[in-house]
Amino acid sequence: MPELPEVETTRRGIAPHVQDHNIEAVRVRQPRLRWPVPPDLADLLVDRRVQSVARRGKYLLIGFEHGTVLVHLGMSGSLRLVPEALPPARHDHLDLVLDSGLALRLTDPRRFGAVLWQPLGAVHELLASLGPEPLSDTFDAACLQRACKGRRSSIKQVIMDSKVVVGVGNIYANEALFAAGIHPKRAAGRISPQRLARLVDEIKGVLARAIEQGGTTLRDFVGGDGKPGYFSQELAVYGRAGDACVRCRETLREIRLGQRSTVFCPKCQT
DNA sequence: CTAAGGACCTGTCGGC
DNA sequence: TGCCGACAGGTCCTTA
Repeated sequence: MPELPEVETTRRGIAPHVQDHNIEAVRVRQPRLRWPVPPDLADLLVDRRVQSVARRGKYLLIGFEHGTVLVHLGMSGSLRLVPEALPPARHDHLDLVLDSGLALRLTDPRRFGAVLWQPLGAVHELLASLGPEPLSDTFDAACLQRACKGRRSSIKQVIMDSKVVVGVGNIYANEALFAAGIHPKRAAGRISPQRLARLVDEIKGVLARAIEQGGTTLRDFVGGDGKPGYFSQELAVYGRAGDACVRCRETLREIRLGQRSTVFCPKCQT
């Protein structure tokens, strides 16, 4: 998926076209996403006005007066604004038709994404136990130190755990660990507080820079306005196994951690 | 509680 | 050219 920067880029792209607009129709072509699309979604949304477009972790939150639509893009999802009458392609599963003649269209080949409804006053279970936002002040050195204390699993798996901090996916976990000089496999509980503090800074830095550049384009990702991101040009390790380390020219190595591809510099990361 | 592995689904790529 | 396995941005759920 889209990692957090991609989701934020999407949010910024779609917000001006969606906020303060009325939903005229909801067209669900494929309700079988990761969880079924609520069958009554049209009843809930038609003739209602979008009040806000926010984000929590990798969830997009489309706010109405009586509740919130949660959209997760899974591994391969994207949202775009299209002319309402544009014929849907194979994996275009859902449209929110707006009063402007545009439709917010969800495309998701792998269908790991989700569209859910959260009534006003309720907190959806999926959001209930999420950790802090990585770019907020709540996510600081003390916070990561607490999360790592006593944990034997690798630091990479800990920072990718959404209960610890949200929005750090595989690409940015690799990049942040490289930037911080920490070996991805190192046991989280055996890293000094100073190095964890550094890691917090690097996570924030990598994510902030990626958002500035509109995310990382891999394969089919496009932001809400259809423009690709450019952060892929800045990736130091992800997708570069076998290449030379940008810092010391050592050959970058690839291993598997939790079934995810993990690339690091054996010399710079310890 | 933690940790590890499977599950969901489709598309693409490399190797034979 | 065609087929087959491995792998891809996520993360919940089950099992140990």
